Amino acid sequence: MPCSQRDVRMSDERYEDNQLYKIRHSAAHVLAEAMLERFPAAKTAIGPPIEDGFYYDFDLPQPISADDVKWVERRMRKILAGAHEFQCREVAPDTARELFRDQPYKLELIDDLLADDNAAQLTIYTQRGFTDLCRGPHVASTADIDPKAVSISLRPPAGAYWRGDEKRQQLTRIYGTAWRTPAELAEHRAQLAEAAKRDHRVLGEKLGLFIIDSMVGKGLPLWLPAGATLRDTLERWLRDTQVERGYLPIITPHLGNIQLYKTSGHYPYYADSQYSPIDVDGDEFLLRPMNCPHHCRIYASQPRSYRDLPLRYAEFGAVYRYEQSGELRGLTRARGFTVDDAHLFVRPDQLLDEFIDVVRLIQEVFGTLGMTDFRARVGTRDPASDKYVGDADMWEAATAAIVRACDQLNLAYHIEPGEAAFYGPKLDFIVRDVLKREWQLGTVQVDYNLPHRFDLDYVDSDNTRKRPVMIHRAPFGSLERFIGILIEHFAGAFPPWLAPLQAVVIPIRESHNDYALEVTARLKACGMRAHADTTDRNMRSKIRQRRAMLVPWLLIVGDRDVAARTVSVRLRGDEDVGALDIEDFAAAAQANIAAKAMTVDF
RNA sequence: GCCACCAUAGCUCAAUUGGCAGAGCACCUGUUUUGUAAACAGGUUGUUCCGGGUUCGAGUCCCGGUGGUGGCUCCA
Repeated sequence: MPCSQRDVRMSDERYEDNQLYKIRHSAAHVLAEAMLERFPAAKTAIGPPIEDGFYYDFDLPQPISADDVKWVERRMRKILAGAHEFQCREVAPDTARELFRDQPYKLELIDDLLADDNAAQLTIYTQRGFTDLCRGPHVASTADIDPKAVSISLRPPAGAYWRGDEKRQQLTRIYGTAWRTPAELAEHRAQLAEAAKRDHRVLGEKLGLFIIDSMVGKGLPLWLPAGATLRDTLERWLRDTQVERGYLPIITPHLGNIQLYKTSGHYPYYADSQYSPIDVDGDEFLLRPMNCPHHCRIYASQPRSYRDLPLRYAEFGAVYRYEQSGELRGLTRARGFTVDDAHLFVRPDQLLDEFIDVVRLIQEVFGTLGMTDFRARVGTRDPASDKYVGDADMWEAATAAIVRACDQLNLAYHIEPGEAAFYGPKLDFIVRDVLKREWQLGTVQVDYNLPHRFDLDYVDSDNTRKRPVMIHRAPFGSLERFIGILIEHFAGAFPPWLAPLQAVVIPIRESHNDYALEVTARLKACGMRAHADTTDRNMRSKIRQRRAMLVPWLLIVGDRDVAARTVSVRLRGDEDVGALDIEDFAAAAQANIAAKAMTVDF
């Protein structure tokens, strides 16, 4: 297997073999033990280790209170302070059923395990008086866990469905975290605090970027001037970059006749995420959940020659999808959002080159923004399944094109069979944010299905009609989600080229207002987003306020600056650069912006 | 949608066992004209999320709704 096909995550020690995994898994058992002391009638479900801790699901006789959590946490610490061995035992199914006769969830698990593995033996682990059905592994004894490195009060109790099925029993999930040392726990706490400070919903309000208004509706962000400026800057950048690469702009409406979606197959199969049809003079229209059908109709609007291809249609297309209200979250999960969409209609022989160019574009986008912590996932079809459309040769060719493209680009990726869309294989870019959550952003999908459903064709050199292949791609994924993540990525301190306001000129006295306006006009003339703060407040309070708004350059002007035609430059990082000639500053700032520099300098 | 928690001025928050709704910031007016993280004084600001109930009396207790937060499921 070529090196690039290795799953990058597999290069690390397997989590299951890790001491931390055993600590967390064992802590989950101790949690269950303490919970059963507090709630003897509780039924236990499952309690696995997760990325930064563990959880355990319980079916409780009554709601759990904050006091209960405190009690259980103290009890856990007390148990962990002792040296209680984790004893593993293999038991026959009947013995297991007898042991867990009062635990219906465990009995269900036993039946499923036996059905899946056909195993005659099950393993159980016992510490002190508590026994759990478990595959292990565990630490040898509770002495291996530092009670001061364990906490369950960091995250509030939450609801979770048994086996993730919303039709089944809702359980109470207690989250915990456990580390090797108290110092690691403290570091984890600090990271959570830092993540909370960066929350894009909080920064979005503080920086005046966007609001979500209850009268307008949940999940429908309103972009304020500063946020709209940021978004417009990103859009212009991507639009220009795309035009350089031969993309063609198109603009299509947010509604479409339901026939469009019946033809594409999105209706009724995507009905769960669509809004109800709108009656227009007896015809049904949908608020569009995706842009592809509109784009297909533009392709179909005239005869196409092989010479016309590839055709790359790009649009920042607003779409609307129904999301359950509990799932909405600021900009990262909205009901109305804008996809930086494009659909490339290509000949089969152009697929590889076009795919490579798309991936290069996405790499350029992420690289420019300094978002380097990402991985790529190739979703291929599950050969055992018949849910896919298109013949095997097409899939083979498309998958090979994606893999070849990744190899040629030296892109670290891993392959996940069964992750393809039903209409073709895809490549997703998954970015990690400061919370260490992974977000699927950019996506590239190869599609043989829509060209077929819309009966798209072109006349080839041999004068026969051929079917084009479609590439769907969106480097940002959606502008809303992407900007939400950017806000957290930069903690609101955007690089100057993205900053809604790049420079604020602060006059020391009212008599310097005219000069401040003159400096501002000079900066605006070279395309900068500059503002003169001539309000009737003193200089220090203006500095304080603009500093809080994370403005990259503060330009203080007083008598000395008026006389020497300079500005006294203070950088966002609080560095006082001193007086610079206006022209020198303007040239340096322009160069910083043109280079899309990640840092504020002069 | 479901489970839990929360909702007081534009913002951050206070208000003892149920007993006159407050502070800081912001905003307005006046004074001040300041060289790098909050000048001074005065003033305005409330359907305590909405609707009902209990009570002599509800921000506080109860019921219902709305909105938010953390999860579950899903996802750009």
